[in-house]
Amino acid sequence: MKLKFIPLDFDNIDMGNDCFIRIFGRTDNGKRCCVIDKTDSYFWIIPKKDIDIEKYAEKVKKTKIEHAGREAKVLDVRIKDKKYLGKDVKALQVFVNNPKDIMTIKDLVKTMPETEEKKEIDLNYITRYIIDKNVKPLVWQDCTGKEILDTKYGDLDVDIILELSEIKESKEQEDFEPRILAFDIEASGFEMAKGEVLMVSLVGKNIQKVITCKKFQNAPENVIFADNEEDLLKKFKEEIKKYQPDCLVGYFSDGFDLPYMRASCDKNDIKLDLGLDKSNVAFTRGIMTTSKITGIVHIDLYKFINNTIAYILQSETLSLNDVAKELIGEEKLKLDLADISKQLKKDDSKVDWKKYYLYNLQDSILTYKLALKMWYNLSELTKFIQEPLFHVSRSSYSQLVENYILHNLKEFNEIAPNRPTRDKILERRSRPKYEGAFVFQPQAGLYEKVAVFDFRSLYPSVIVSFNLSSASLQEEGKDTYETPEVDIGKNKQKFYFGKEKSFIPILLQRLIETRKKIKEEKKKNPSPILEARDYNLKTLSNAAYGYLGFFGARYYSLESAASAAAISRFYTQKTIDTIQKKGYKVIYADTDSIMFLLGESTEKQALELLKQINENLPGTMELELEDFYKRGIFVTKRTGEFGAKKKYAMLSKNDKIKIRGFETVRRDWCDLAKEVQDKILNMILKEGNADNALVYVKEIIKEIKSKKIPKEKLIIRTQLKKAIDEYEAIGPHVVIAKRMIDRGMPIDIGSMIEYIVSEGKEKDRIRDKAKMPDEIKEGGYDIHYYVHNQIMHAVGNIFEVFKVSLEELSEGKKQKSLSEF
DNA sequence: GGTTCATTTCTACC
DNA sequence: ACTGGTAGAAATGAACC
Repeated sequence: MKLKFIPLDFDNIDMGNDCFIRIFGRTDNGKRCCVIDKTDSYFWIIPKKDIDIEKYAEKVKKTKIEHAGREAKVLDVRIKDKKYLGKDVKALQVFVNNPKDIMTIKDLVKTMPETEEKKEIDLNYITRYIIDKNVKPLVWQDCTGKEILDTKYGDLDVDIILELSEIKESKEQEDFEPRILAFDIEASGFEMAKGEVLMVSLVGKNIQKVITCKKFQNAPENVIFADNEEDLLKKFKEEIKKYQPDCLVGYFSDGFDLPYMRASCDKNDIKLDLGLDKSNVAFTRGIMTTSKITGIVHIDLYKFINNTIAYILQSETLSLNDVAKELIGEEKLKLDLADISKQLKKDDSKVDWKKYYLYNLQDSILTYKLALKMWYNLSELTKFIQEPLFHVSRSSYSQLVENYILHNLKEFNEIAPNRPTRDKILERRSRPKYEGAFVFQPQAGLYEKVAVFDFRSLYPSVIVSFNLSSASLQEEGKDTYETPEVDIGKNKQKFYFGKEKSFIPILLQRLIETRKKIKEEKKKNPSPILEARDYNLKTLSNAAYGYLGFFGARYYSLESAASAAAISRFYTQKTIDTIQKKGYKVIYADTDSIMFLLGESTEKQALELLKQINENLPGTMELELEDFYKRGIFVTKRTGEFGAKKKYAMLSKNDKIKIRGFETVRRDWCDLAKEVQDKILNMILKEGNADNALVYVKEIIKEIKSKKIPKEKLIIRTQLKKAIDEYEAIGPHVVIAKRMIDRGMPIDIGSMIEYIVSEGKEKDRIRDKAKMPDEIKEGGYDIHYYVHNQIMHAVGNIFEVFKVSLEELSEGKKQKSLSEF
């Protein structure tokens, strides 16, 4: 029979001697299908030089061993002309029955004297399948095969099972709208198996339901009452079965919702068999748990957002509330969970269950809307990287870059390097750092008419233009690019890269060119898909440089990363020179951007200079106009007389303010200090002087001293970056975190710790005065700390630019110094 | 017992 | 441990007098 379908989830099943791939997907008429296929299992051997390769191949072919109750053996060995890191090699392709045999066979082969290296031993079988059979996730496929009606490949809850004979990409690639179901649970405690699942909400396109075992009056239709926890879990399974989602989406569900439900199922002696093959939800425990459901793609949106878009978000935390607020403009319902937790322990009839269920439902609504919002980012990324959706939604940028390379090696006839071993990683991590970007030493001051140029995708363009990668690194010679002096640790040396384009720079260049096309298309026909593609390609190309210097990378190349930085420094400084020689005053530069004063020159003249600079830049390197600004302000460092780097504010021609590095944009300062700083930066940049700003700050200081500031504005938030007992220096947030843990609150690595500095003895350390916000009354804050350590520090060196000293800020009493506060 | 300085820690910039 | 280096700054903690 013929079938057109879209692959959503992949897994492999071990049938003793054989291993099959099961592709779960949706057909073009909306049916659930499972397509069965297999592909060769193999790895590569690169033999030592000057051996009899035919003989060696024969020897490898005879390898077999009894292992785990069956025979692992080599099926076939083929001698092939391949490339490894750009160099020609004659390699042995060693075929085995079952991917799990690769590990045992390669250990046997390792001991043979002819063996130099063994490669692609750690390539996932599903990745192998996708590459070799060219079956891409989320890309419509036309296939033919035999329909299977029995349970040979598992007791599958799908409409069609097909044993594949032929498959190829469909010509028609219509848009695919997945059946997304969002879910969220509420439980009586954070500890698994101890607490109880109280309710679970489910939200999809035409469904909004809550299942709960806590009964209440006047419940609307979408509330399903369960008799107890066991019944609740069973009803949850029924709903999933009925709805048939392609994707089950949660927020932090890898680490909480699914493991919690599974623990509750275990406790009640039932299975959480959501899998289409009736399998239990399965966990892989590492640093972070992942929860997999066979055939249904479980997506933990928190992970995806954290990995791929967190850094463009303004939110101070990645909590569902903050992220939803920023991305879809909606928030969680307000509910005092600590209070409910108390009531639950005493008398749960006092709990307002009606309110609680609405809260639970809202969480799923937010998760569902976020999933829709993120869908194109996720699906386009999946199509581009070509790894399964489940995997891509959990991948870090280094993994994405690596998989992009791995899935495109075929055309270069390249064998992939292995993942670095533990020892190798240790060795790489102990290497000295190399010198990175150049940052220009600014001078504090208020500047007028500022022009900003920046290099378009500087690092990627340098990697492409100078062909940087481990495969092209070579000795000095003809047809090589010579780098400037590269500083690694205490060593300074030049490196040489061959001019014949190597595969990593080629792939990177392709990525940049694809993005260029998408940007043009986007201009003509803006759409969320193009927006997502543009974003994905931009972030991927930016991550490529970091990947080269990442200790866990298969294509690790410290020399290439260090060279990219050195070349970038060289051209940024050279460009600064050129601009200065034209008579402009350069005021600042950081990595790929240069700021200078227009002075008496016109914008047009600056643009002419830009054109002239571009004519002399090598390869694909290009300098662009970032913008012209009316004003900009730089301040001094707290220590020393120099201007602070990475700290400035600019006023654009349409009166928009861009603030970098200042406390305003840092989450570890209290709202009051941030607000005040933001306001005075606005006043100063728009008015060109500090007169009104000074009046304003004095007013605020008066308010602090009269204890009029509400405590919410004084909360300082700091994230816990490591386990509580690993801290050497016990800062305020560590003390508070300890106290919270003592009180049974769920505090862990990554938790945001909130505290207020309260009144205390003068000589007390900050950490002794730090209190949890609900531990102190309104006005119980430390006046001296908030005036001096927060407000003054946030505004002091801004006023210094106008020669207003800190003393003058103290309510007009000029003779009184600040230290007397 | 108080001052000074190095270290630890967090967060931002690009 | 899950892309890189550069930089500012607060607060602690040890060294110092």
